[in-house]
Amino acid sequence: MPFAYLKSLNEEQLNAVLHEDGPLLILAGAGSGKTRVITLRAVHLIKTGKAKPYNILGVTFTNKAAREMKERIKKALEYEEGGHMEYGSGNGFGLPEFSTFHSFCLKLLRRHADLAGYERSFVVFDEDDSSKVITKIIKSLNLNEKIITPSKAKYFIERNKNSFINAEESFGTVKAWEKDYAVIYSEYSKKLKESNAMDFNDLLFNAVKLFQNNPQILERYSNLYKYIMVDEFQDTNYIQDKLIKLLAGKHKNICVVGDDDQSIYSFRGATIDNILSFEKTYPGCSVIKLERNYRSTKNILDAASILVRGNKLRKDKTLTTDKKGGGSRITVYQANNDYSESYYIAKEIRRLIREDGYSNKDIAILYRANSQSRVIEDRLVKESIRYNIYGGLKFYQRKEIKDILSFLRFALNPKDAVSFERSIQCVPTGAGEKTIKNMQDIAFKNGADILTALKTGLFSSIRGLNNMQAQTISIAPASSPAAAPDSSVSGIANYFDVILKIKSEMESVILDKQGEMVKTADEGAATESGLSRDSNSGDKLADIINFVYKASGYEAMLRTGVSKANELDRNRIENIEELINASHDFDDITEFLDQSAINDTKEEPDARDGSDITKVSLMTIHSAKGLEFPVVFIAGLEEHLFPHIRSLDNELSLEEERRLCYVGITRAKEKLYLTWSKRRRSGKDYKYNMPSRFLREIPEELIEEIIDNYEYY
DNA sequence: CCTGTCCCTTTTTTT
DNA sequence: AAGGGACAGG
Repeated sequence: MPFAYLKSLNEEQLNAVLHEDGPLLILAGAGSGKTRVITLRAVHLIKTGKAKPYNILGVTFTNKAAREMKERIKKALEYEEGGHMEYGSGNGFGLPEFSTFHSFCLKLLRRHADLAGYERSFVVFDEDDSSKVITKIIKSLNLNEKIITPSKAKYFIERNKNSFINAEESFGTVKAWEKDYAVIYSEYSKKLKESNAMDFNDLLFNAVKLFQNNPQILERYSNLYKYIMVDEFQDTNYIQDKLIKLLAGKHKNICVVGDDDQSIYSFRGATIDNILSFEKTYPGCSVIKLERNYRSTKNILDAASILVRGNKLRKDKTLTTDKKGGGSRITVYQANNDYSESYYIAKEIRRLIREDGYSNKDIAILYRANSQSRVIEDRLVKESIRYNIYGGLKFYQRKEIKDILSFLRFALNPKDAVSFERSIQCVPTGAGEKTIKNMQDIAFKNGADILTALKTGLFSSIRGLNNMQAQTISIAPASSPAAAPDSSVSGIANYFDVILKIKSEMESVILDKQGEMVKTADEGAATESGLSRDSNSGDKLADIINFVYKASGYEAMLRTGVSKANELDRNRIENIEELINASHDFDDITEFLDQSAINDTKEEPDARDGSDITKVSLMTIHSAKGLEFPVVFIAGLEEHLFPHIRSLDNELSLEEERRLCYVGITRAKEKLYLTWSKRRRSGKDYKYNMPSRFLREIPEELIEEIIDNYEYY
């Protein structure tokens, strides 16, 4: 066989990799090597000359998965080249596009913002931004806030957008008692449009709309992406499926990989129907089942299989393993309280490293809810076990980071009301709710955005702006101490001065960029990431951020806090310094802000410290999907936590919890620990819990139980 | 009209 | 814990 990488595959995997044209459905059980199949299929298409790298589009759910796939493809191509770097030389030219649905759509919409009906400087609102808008709308509509909550409204909007139903259409489909939500949806859409902003769901929605309204654009992209692969297909929702159908409609070279047992995102609108109807959508499609598990020991696999068999709504299937012997039993540990549980986990990790030869990176601690991490973290710190926490409050969601970035966002897109309000209020400027409203009203009446209104003197009646004069503060390099705000200038005047200053700085950088883009933007995504590397804009972005930090008075504000021995402010200072650091890696401001909205930067801290000290991984089971570890702890196996209390009222969500547990268990290769605690602190007091039903569903003979009566705190 | 402070609720999972 | 609401002070 001419291609060495094919040798390591079993028959089914090989069939999948060798599949060329036409639709292909791969039903891949946990640990059956689907990532290898996807990546090698891409490699094979390239090596056989069926496709150029840029003809392949891979869609995944997390940035982490996308990164990993790209990395693997790069390695495989390099390996095949015998060390030559024709592919994957780091500039993106030689590698297929692998991205999440959201980042793919965002790139697409940036390129065709005008056709999508947005200005090219549009921003992406994250959950937090959206919530703010929704809360305000509910207030302004004088709705009963006890009944109509922002989270319900958000859910309504999301549900509709995921079903490709816009605000007007939603009036037609709502039930009578949901009428208010449709009104909110409508106001919300208006508000976002006025802000030249899209939320996460809009990214999908507008991409689909773009393709539907512009057949020539769709044509172009389906010609470009001749081969499309979708990972975790069981977790796609209606609109994601629709996007893929549009792109693949012409050539039908669509390969999807999924496992109904690992469907854990129905709360986000994911529907298993997409897998079930795949064969109907693409008659005569090939179906390949991967049922051999290469990951886990027999004990672990049996526990998982038997557990998930408790679900009624599933296609029956059996995962088999060739592993000899059962492996060690699954440890079920019962603690008196959550501190004891963490104590045990930390102690056991130390033992695993000391006696069993594992290292930190081999070990993961998984849990149902992010709130569980705190107690565990505290214990790991005390035991000096290095760890990396994934998910939870992400770096770019932190208040101080969002505060600083809101200056850049507003300066680039002066229609962005959320960033305007945020930036002007995060430091005491003397402008409060009334003043802001006042400015917005003036601007609105004159059909101008805030900055235009400011520049044309419309704000002369605003206190603090009546005698605003040109300032002389300038943007100094990040390394030198930039000017703090001049106390003789009003807070609000200083604020606008900072905004205008960074606006002109940023625009000059972006203009340079667009000049480059015109040269290269011909046909195709091949040029996509290739053009931004060698720019001479250098550390401009870091300088700008540093300038905002200093000149807005944000730093001064935090440092006063620190003098009061405020640990939180100290952390915030560190985080902003880290932000400035991270910004050195970017010279495209839009790209930087885009990734701050939709990319997790989970991986970054580790990569940057450059050391080879490895760390234990902490994350929710949701974020662990697609990963594997030699040793896995799943903490908090209690009724009301896992399965979660909010899933107990209906069979569907209970089954999803069980699948989630299945996903958690199948992350483990060699050793699995399931821990639970009789008492768990929740807020001020303790809650008493029963062991999770999932523990009972695992056969006793696979388990070794430890009951610990010690109380640690 | 803005800002600081005290007290109150809330915390499933994610791009 | 930490963000939001209520209230007092400036």
